[in-house]
Amino acid sequence: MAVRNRLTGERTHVPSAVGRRSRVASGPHDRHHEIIDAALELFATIGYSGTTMAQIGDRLGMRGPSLYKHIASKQELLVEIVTGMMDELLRRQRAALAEGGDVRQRLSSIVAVHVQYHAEHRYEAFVGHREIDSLEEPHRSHILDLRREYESRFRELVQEGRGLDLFRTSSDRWSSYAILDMGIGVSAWYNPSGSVTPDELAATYAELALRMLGAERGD
Amino acid sequence: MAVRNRLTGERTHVPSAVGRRSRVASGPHDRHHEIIDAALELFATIGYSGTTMAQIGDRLGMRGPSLYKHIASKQELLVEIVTGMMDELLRRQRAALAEGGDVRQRLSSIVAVHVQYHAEHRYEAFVGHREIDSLEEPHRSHILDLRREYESRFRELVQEGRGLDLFRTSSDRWSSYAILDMGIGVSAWYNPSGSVTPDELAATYAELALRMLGAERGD
DNA sequence: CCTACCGATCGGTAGG
DNA sequence: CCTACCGATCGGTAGG
Repeated sequence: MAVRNRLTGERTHVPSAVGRRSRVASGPHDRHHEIIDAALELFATIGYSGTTMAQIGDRLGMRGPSLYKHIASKQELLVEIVTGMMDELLRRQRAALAEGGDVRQRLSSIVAVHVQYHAEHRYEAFVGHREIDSLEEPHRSHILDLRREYESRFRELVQEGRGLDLFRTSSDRWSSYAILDMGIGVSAWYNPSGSVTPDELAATYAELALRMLGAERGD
Repeated sequence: MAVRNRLTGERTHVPSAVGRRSRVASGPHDRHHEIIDAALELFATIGYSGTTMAQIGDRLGMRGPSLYKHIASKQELLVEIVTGMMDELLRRQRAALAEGGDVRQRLSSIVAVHVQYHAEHRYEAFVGHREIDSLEEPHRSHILDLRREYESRFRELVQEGRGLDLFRTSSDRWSSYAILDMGIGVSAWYNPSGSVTPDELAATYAELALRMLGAERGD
């Protein structure tokens, strides 16, 4: 699908994760997953309320009403995308923290995981951040709770590092917001056809974050 | 109007820039400006396509169709908001660069101006970044051109500083994107009722940016 | 998987 | 500034 790079304005053709309109040689279709995938790209490029069921169906070679044999509602698609994104982010963050190390290493790890996800899954991340207010209750409140939990880890580690005199920064709060937001921004401009891989970018950003906090690499 | 802080989930009451529904003691209304102001808050909180003309009218105590005595279309409202935002950002950036100084001072200045605007005018900034794809041509292309110009200044200064060995960073590109995005993020969480002023936050972020680039304060 | 169609909503116009 | 209303579009249902 054609997507525009935020900074260059260039349009890039990005293949879908699943074969589109390939009714043959695909075995038993996971229609539900295909629908989610098509909806994801449309939500990311033209927004949730800007996307019609007919457009989603068109991606799979069917009419809008036919989608309802596989899904319950348009809202369900958004809920699955956003909860899937937050669950995966939290899962990766917990795994990173479980590896231990000193506070610089742990902070570096959760920054890297944060950035890597936002590059690898830029559509999920973009939609997950942008369309939260399109979620109906109680889903919206649930996601906001999960996000607060996710974001608090950054601030906690900055505070911990400052308590140990390993970081020198004027404010735990603003610097943790800055680190979070620069990672979120990646989902708006990352180009998978470009020369940098998600894990290279993750390493670069982890270094930028540590330097911003006034720490050198923790190893 | 009730707005939600991205990180805390708290709702804050924010007075509009112009007196709402105050038909008396307001002198000759600038209806056009009042409509823009009401539309801005609605676009920021529920999105451009999620906002109806009836809702905008309701903010001013009138019906949707009555708005068309003062404006041409809903699209016109968005165009004015977004072009006004980009023009002001570029104006402030040029003024900052015109003050001169070494590359550290100039970079610090454009970061401060960037962050200050995104805190002071968080709604304009938020809408300006989020709703670009809601703009019809040729407005969208025009805004993208202006944004490219605005963003290129950051990268140019990072390159210049690195050429002079004043900055040490692995990539001009990623670090300038990081600086830009952490400033843009401010518009999503800044709370004018909070304890930090836009210019304090601007100074803090300028320091974070310089430290991220491996430079100490340039003065 | 389809067509036909519903109820609701929207931006905008007509004509005061 | 209003009401009445238009043409179009939308998510979703009925009934094959």
